[in-house]
Amino acid sequence: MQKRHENLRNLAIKNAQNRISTHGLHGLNSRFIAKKIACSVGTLYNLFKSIDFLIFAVNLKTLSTLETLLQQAADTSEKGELALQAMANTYINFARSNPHLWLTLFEHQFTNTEDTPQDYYEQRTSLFHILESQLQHIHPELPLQHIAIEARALWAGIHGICMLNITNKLNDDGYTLQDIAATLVAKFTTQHQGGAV
Amino acid sequence: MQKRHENLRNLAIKNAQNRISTHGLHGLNSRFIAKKIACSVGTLYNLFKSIDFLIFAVNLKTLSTLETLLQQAADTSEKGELALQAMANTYINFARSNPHLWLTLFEHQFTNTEDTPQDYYEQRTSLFHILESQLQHIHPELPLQHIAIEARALWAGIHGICMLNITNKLNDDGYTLQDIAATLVAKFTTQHQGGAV
DNA sequence: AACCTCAATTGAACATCGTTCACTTCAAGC
DNA sequence: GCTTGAAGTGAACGATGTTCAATTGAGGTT
Repeated sequence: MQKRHENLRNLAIKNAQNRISTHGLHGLNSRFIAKKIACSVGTLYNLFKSIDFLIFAVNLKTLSTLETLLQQAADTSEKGELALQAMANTYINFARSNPHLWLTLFEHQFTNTEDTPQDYYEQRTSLFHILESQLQHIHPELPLQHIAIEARALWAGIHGICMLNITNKLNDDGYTLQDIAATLVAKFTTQHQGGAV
Repeated sequence: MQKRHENLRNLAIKNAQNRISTHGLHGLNSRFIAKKIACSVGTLYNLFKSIDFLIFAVNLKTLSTLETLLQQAADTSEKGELALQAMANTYINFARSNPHLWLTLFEHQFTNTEDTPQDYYEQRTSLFHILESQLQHIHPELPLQHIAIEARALWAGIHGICMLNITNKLNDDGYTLQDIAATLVAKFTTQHQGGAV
C-alpha cells in the first residue's frame, strides 16, 4: 500500500531526527532505525536508497524549521537592524539548542554530489532572501547585487560564529556568542563612510 | 628504539595527511596507513591511541602551516586593512587549495572531548592574536576587550564564508568568495559612526 | 655461545557498520 | 483454491576500528 510506505518513511525520518538530536550523526545507523520502526533493514533500504538519503531528509526538515523560526523572528521585530539582530539570535539559539541537528546540516556530505536533490539548494537560497529583504530596508540606496553579497557575507559570519562555537573552537575564552554576533550585525547595519568591493 | 618509534609516527602522519588530502577524511583508515608505513595495525595503535589521535596530529600540522602562511601574509603587507585583506585571501586560498585538509579541521570531533590536547586550543588562539594585532592598528582607540571580540567576529566571518563555499552550500550563484570576503573585511576596517555591543 | 627477559610487533579475531539479494510472504485478481 | 508480482525479510558480504594472545628479537647475563 502507498500509505504504509509513506507512514513508515515519515516514522523513519522522525526517529532518525530524534537519534541524531540525542547522539549525533555517528549515533545513527540503519539497524537502529529499522528496529525503531519495526521493520527490517531491507525495507529501510526500500524507503531510502541509502542512509545518506535518510540523513538528507532529516536535514531538509531541519532547514525548514530553521526557516520558519527566522521568518518569525523577522516578522515580529521592527524591520531592519532589530530584525537582523533577532534573526541572528534565533539562528544562534537554534544551533545551541540543537547542536547535533545543526551540525549534521554541514557534517553530512553526499558521496556523490550529483545526488544532492535540488530542493536542498532552493531551501537555502530562500534563507538569503529573508536576509536580503532586511538589508535592503536598511540600505535602500545600494544596488541589489551589492545587497546580495552583503547578505551572504553576513549569513556566513553568523554561521561561522556558530560553527566555531559549537565545535568548541571559539568559546574557550570569556566572549559570549551574542556579543560577537551583535558586533558582526552592527557592522552591517550602521552607516559607513565608503566601503569596498 | 625511541628513534624508530618517532620516525614511524611521523611517517604515519605524513601518509595520513596525504591520504586525507586526496581522498578526504573518509578515505583514511588504519589498515591503509599501516600498509603504507609497512607495519601492522597493532603497531599503529602503539603509535596512536586511536585513529582520532592520528587525525588530530594531521590537524595540528595543518593549523601550524596555516598560521605560518597567515603570519607571512600579515608581514608582507602594509599593516592594517591591507594586511587583513591579505590574510583573508590567504585563508581562503588555503581552504580552496586544500579543501579536505581544511575540512578535516572541523569535521573531526573527538569522541571524548576531554581527550582534546591542550596544544590544539593554544594553536588556535595564536591565530586570533595575529588578527587582533592588525585590528588594533586600525582602531587604536578601541579597548582591547572590544578588539578581541571584533577579531573573533571577523575570523568567524571569514571562516563561515569558506565553510559555506567549500561544502558547496553558498557558491551555487555567481558571487565569488573574494568579493564576499572583501565586503566582510571592509566592514571591519572602514570607520563607523557608532557601533553596538 | 647459550640463555633469559621483556618490550615491541604481529595479525587473527571481534564487534559494528552500510549494503545487497535470494528467499519468503501475502494481498489482490482470476 | 490458484497464480502472480510486489513488498518484506534477514543472513551474508566486505570494510571498518580496535583488541590481545602469541610471536619475535634485541640486549643483558651467565
